[in-house]
Amino acid sequence: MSRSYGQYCGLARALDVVGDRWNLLIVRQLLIAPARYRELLDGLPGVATNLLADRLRDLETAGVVQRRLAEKGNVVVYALTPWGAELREPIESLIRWSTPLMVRGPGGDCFRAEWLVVPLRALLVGKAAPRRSSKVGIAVDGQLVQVRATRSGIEVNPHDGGDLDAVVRADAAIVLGLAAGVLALDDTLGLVDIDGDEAAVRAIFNARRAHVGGSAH
Amino acid sequence: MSRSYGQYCGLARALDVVGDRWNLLIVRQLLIAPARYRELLDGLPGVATNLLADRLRDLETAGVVQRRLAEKGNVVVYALTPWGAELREPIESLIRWSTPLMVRGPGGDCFRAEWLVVPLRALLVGKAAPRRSSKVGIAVDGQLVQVRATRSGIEVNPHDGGDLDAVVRADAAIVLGLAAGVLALDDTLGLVDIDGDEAAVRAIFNARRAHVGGSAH
DNA sequence: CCGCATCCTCATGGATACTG
DNA sequence: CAGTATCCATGAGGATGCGG
Repeated sequence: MSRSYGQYCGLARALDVVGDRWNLLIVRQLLIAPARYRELLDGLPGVATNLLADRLRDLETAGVVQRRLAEKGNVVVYALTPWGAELREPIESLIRWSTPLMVRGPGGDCFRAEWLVVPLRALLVGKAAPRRSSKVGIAVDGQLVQVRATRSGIEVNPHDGGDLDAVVRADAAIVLGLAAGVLALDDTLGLVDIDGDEAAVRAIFNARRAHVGGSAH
Repeated sequence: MSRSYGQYCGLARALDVVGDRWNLLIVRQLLIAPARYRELLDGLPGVATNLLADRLRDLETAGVVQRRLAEKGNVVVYALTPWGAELREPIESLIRWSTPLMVRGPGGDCFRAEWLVVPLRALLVGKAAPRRSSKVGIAVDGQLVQVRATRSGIEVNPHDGGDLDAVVRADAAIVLGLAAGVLALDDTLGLVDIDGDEAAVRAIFNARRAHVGGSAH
């Protein structure tokens, strides 16, 4: 654990816990899904093995992460505690703030489709459920993320290997633009490739935000 | 600037900009109010002078901070750019997340009343304006923060030296509890000391959140 | 004084090799 | 596979210097 700021301030205390290098990215990975040590290493290109082990220990002591034994075998799986999962809000907030940094595209940075899970959840979850259930894959760089729409809502997860009603192939920026509603499917001819049930894809990207409150003012 | 994560991910890109040690705390200080170099040093106990200079340069290059020349004299004042000011949301989010870390009290950590400005704004701004205008001081550890209530809303700022209709003296945790509405003034006998217009104080802490949307569902 | 720049020391991070 | 151990590079923290 790095040096404390020693300030009685919410932000400083929060950063005492999650401010160290890699910490929030580890939380991002666990927000995507609970994972084993090796999966974390893969999802966090650039992290050193000793650092990952250190950080996981720190986060566990702090109460952000918990080691669990998976049902199958006695393998260790890392997951967020309920309090750790509440970091979803600050993280989504930072992701929204970073939009100007993302629009210029990947440049030389590496990319994993699973990283789309967090922003896609922020954009799609809470939207009105489509009439028909469907399971749509989003393929970026040959990697798959799945969006499952049921009567009870929309879920976004890494692909679990099951059958898909449709597969959309596009660049990361396009996918985010479609999910955010700043791009319409019909305006992306040639940039987006759809296999399978196109209606299911349209249902997801055209879903309106579920009506929760009344109209403003 | 420290090493980039090299990941095409909103969170990673955001942290490339504000993830370095001290960066978000500098933004916190500038969120409280634009400040001169020396004021930043005072508001960030523990920071080394060279680090502060380095970070200010980095943040300026990144477009988060801007150096400005104050009207009076040709003194340099640091302030947030519009994009930098949008960090208010992730920061408030982290402050909310840190609540479990704050309830145990200051311990050995140092404290400055001005640090209350950001959380108090999050809790009070947007609340319904009281009928009468007033300017109330909140004194913690002998340092003053002011809350100004007008017809157009509630403002929270470091004390500007002007006259106050009332002064509330209490511990930081109590102040936050009152503002959050988890403590009622009447339940804090002996913990809170009010001088002056007590009604003005009650008006602020009892203000209900302004009605914006309709009822849920 | 204010606003930094320099210098020095030690803690932290990063890369890789290695072990149960 | 799931980490430790090791070594080197970098960054943080503290003191001090220095021009305006």
